[in-house]
Amino acid sequence: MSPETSALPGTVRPRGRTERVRQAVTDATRTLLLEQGYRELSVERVAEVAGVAKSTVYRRWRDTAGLLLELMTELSTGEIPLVDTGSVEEDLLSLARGIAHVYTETNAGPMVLALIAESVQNERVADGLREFWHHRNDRAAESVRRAIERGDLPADTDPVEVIRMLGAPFYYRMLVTHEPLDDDLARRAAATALAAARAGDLRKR
Amino acid sequence: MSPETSALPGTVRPRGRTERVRQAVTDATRTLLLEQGYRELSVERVAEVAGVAKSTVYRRWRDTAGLLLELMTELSTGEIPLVDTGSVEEDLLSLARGIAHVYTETNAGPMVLALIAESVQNERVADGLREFWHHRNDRAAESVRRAIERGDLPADTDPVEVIRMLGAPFYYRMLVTHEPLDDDLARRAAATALAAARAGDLRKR
DNA sequence: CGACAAACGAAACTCCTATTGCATTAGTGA
DNA sequence: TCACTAATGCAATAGGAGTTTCGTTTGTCG
Repeated sequence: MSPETSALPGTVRPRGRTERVRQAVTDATRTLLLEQGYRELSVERVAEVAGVAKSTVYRRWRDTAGLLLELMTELSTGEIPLVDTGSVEEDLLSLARGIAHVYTETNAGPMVLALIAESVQNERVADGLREFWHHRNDRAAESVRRAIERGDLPADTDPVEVIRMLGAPFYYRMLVTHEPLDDDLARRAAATALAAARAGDLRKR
Repeated sequence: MSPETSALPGTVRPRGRTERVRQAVTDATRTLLLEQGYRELSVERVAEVAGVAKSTVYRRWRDTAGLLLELMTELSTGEIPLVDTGSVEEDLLSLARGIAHVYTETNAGPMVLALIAESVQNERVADGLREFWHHRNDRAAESVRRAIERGDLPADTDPVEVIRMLGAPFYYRMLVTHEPLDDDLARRAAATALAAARAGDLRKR
């Protein structure tokens, strides 16, 4: 029998030229996405800007969705700073402002929008995103867990659910109403999630 | 001088064959969207299924975004039922359950997802959607306005903002985490928006 | 009923996307 | 340093999306 599936390109010799190509392609993807927008993103353009044969890009990333997934690594590194002020109220407000900041002042906005739009059509991207959010929200939930331990919130509060409630309004604005993310929203989102948690509406089920 | 812009096809003779074509095309669009998904939606396929020349579809709808916009009319008619129970709590819970229902049990789910994904890339669709949500949320805010009049909520509460806070978690799940919309979510979303309003966190700015 | 033109249908054509086969380059281990 | 082959580059190809032209059908009005 012949080997069922040969190793994916870029996995056997991950250094040297292979790595240079990877860098050039991700750089080109990011550049095009930010300058031209998601709509103009195509494998051909990326290959052209990267100075790489398009067949190479097709082989290693398959399509634009694969290119976007590669960019998620960057999003993971550029995390939103998590603080520990000793007060849930301030922790959550800081988090909300961090979210507003990262989506308005950094490259994350267009990238995340493109990824979400793609995830509607593409299961691979949807899975990748789900995992990404889960990790991120779980880390952010730490401040809620501390608050519960301090007795500032009901003992059976679901920490991650609080974070999700806090985050939801941002994505609502970005995707549904296409409104700007201002500090007003950050304060409302943080206050809303906190009010719900305090009222006992975000308990574990 | 020649006429700046001639009337769009389908506007001068809106009856007879023109109307039959419109019906066939919207039917085909809906069918393809629901059966094959947004990814498989193309002008060519729609024209084929509708039994219409593709040049006709391109002329009148321009692209798939135009086809999707046509479907928004259907969404407007299939409104979420608004109740008046005399209690904000019950009104909002009923609304939240209505949202969960319409997106899980009807055709609205795939349609709205496709529209939102498209709106990321397409200004026309984004504008159409924004108007659509504004109208919908404004109508739903009626129950909040009644609650304010009764003195059940702070006088300067922003009624529409309450509705938006209530709706946000649904779109968060559909678009960001791709989780199902269950009754648990409906209860949490309604309770969260209400708790925030009562706490005075959703006042007009 | 008859004339006018709106709207549609059919087909050719261009452009872009995606796939494939083969030659070439360059990591990698002996 | 040399042999091996992973990975890339190049070019040809196929297929779909979008545009344009022109002839035909058919609402609409007098």
